[in-house]
Amino acid sequence: MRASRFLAPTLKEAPQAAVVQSHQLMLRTGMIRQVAAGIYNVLPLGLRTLRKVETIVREEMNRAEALELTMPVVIPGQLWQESGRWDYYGAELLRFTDRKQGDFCLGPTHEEVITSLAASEIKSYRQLPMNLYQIQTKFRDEVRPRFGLMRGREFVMKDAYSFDKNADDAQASYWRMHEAYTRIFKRCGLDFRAVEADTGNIGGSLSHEFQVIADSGEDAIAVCERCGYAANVEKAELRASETQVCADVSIDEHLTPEKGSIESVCQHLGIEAKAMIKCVAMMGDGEPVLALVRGDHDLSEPKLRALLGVDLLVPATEQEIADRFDSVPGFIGPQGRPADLQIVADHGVAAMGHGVTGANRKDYHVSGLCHGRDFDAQFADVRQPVESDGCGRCGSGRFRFRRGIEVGHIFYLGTKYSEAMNATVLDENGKAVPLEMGCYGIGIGRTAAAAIEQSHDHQGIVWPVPLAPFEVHLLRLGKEAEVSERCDALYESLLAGGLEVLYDDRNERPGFKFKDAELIGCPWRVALGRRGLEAGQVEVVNRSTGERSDMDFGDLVSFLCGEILPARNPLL
RNA sequence: CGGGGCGUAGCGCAGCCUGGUUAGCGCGACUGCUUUGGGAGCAGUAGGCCGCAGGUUCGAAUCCUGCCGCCCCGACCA
Repeated sequence: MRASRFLAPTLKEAPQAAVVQSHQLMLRTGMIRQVAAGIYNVLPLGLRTLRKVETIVREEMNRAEALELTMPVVIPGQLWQESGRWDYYGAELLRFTDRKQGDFCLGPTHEEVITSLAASEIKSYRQLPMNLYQIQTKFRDEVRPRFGLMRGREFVMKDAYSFDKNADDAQASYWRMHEAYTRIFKRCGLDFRAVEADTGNIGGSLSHEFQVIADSGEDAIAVCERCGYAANVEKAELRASETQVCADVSIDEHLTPEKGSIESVCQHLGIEAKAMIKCVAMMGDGEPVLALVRGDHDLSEPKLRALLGVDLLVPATEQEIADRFDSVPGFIGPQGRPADLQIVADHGVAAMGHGVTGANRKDYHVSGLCHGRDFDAQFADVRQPVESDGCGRCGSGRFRFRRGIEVGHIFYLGTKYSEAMNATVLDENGKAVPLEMGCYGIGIGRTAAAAIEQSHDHQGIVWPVPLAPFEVHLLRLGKEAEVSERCDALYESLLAGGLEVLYDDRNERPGFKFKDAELIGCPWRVALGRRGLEAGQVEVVNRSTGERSDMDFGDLVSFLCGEILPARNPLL
């Protein structure tokens, strides 16, 4: 591509709206331009990289024998009402009506559509296993879009759905996708981890996130330094600490006026947060649950939700705390609660001999409260880990925290959707059984953004070959006829060698072109001006290593082909 | 949704507090000449409903009210 005919409007300065490097660099290189919050134009340079990601994804999905199709962006509300998610999904689902006042939404994910399709087209176990996928635009009316393509409202996603006749086969399909994802992100040249994850409100029981390691990542992941167990912090299993028997202390009531927070109570009573029992009032599918964690710990709502087996877990309102918990916000305690109130306590509470907690009346706390003696609870792992907590998987290692960007997420769903939408097949005995499903997503734009987060320097992007919008950036320095002719010839020969070349034939000064080249970050830069022409050599620079060399014109194509072609797919 | 910040030329900003000529600056764009191995120089040109609407005032970018948009922190999130 000749730069003089290309559209890559580079910016010397980054727009202030962009705070993370990938967003800034995508704007500065002219890959994207914002249209509205979380909605972007993808310009030619950006599209080339997105297409590279898509191609890798497509090749690996096809390799895993998944079948590509496309589903609509606009989905009838009726499908979502069938699955029950029309009422559950919340404001993220952008709804509207057509001219006949029919309900529609923009697809944020496609379980409903694919399940409906499967229900009508997959009839027999003989057709299974089957995996269907699409690469297509999604829309989620995110509460807070940010960071450019990292977290847009409109974004391109690869979503795949597997169908099997039983749970064993479905899990085999799941692990096959796990392998495909591993190959995909390796081919993208990313430093990533597959971590165990919460399944959230999509349902199911087995799930991994593919997290690209980056300090700017929005997710926290815990990695055991001994056994390698890696999980999203909201899910990371903790080693249970030793249970302490009740200390021989009496219960005392303390006046704590207006001290409704852990911090203020500690200050008032002169104790440490870890001497307190934090009581969190939650409503799980409409039923009250009191969750207890040590004062300096935080409740993990996903862990609690999984433990309770509920779909919707939300903090109780003040009214609910009064009616269902018979207590007062800020002064809740587990002692003497209504008999039908479920109480779940973290193992960390079991490890306390006694603790300070709310007195269930305004402005009072109690001290010396012991589990077993003063209240009963179901003990479980329901808190968020903190750095250097004990790993619950190997029992001996400690957790280290890393930041990650979630570029892929895979779920084993079971029959949640197939049962809701009556998607069944006939098994070997002629009996109708619900399809066992899995779903598997990859954020295409987010993957490109993650690659930039992970590979850039103060001058610009440093693209790995597989994702680079162009592999070679050829710079013509000067516009003398001889230089132009030689550069044109080099350009043609690089193209003939099968390489993807951005040829900067613009009438700009050398410094300008160098800066643009470093910003855009193609893996190889080739520069030729009068100086090189007279020496009969071109300058070749590796963007990643900074290594530069001068080589004879005749050696250029074979050298670059030797470097680039094998790098296109590191798994071959 | 809660808290905060910002909307002035394509981008980055000043001016606003303390109302008053023709609203500036840097970068960018366009034209010409010079320059050509690290974001050039000179000369010239174009480009603004100062986010929108209402109000106060003789007079509003500036003060007041409402709305819209964007960004940040938090909550939220297959």
